[in-house]
Amino acid sequence: MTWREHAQTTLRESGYRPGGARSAVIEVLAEQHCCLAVTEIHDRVRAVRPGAGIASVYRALETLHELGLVHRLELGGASAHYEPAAPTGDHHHHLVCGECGKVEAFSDDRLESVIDNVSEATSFRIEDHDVVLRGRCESCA
Amino acid sequence: MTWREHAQTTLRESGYRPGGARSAVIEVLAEQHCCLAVTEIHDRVRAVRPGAGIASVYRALETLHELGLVHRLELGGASAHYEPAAPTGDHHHHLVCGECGKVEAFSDDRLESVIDNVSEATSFRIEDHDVVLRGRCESCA
DNA sequence: ATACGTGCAAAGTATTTGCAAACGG
DNA sequence: CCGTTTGCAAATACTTTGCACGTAT
Repeated sequence: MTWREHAQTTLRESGYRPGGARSAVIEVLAEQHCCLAVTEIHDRVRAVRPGAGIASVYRALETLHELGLVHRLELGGASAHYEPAAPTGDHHHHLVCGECGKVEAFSDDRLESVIDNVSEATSFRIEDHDVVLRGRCESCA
Repeated sequence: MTWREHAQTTLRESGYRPGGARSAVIEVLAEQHCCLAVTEIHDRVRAVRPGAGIASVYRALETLHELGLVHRLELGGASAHYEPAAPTGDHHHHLVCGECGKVEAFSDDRLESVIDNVSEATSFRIEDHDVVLRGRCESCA
């Protein structure tokens, strides 16, 4: 099952009705393997649905986040970033260039296993985690 | 050498002049082992220097960040958080409660060593990193 | 018919910027 | 004196909210 289908199914089962703006947000995210800023999502949504408002994009993302269908990333730039939260193991983290803002994905099994260990050792009940590596990308270095 | 002294020295050597607002920001951060939101810093600064403006706090933090004297944290709440960047090895990361917003520090040597490995394997020149574990704290769980 | 979803505009926050006055060297 | 720092207020940028209207059930 694709993420798009998984998202639509989960929404329906949670009592949400299909709506044009939210579906467009899902389409945009489904085609994206890594994260997008809210304004980028809005731009792409409008390419398909010209009148779509930014508020609907924010509301759709909030709903998807509450259902655990997207990850919200605070990368330090002006606006938040979102990406699909794959039910299947497509878990990854991010490299961010402090100069040009470029974002790249990476993943590492040892990193995940250490984080799982650490998570269990805390007094918190950990549900999620983010790792952000900051520096200069190849072109900016 | 304390962080406060280190910060003041670095500022002087970089050509900055001592000023009341920035010094107050340094004092506030120096007494703090973990991170503070900008508004919290502003409140504490005003306790010492009643007329201090929020803009001066933002400008001081920006300067300190450029010089690498503070870490800036995007924890997902409304405003950014800052903490002193210890020259001595007081490196740590954060647990954040999604319900009450509580922030707690933790550190783990294996985590650092895995991150160092990963950092070297990328095409970026990595200078810094953040790890944020999200979940519920003991009282909220 | 009823309730949810959407678009627009307005409101709310966080952060940055312009400028004149205060301050330190 | 002269350039930096500061406080205030205005400007920006991002995000949320209120409301009337469209749409699905």
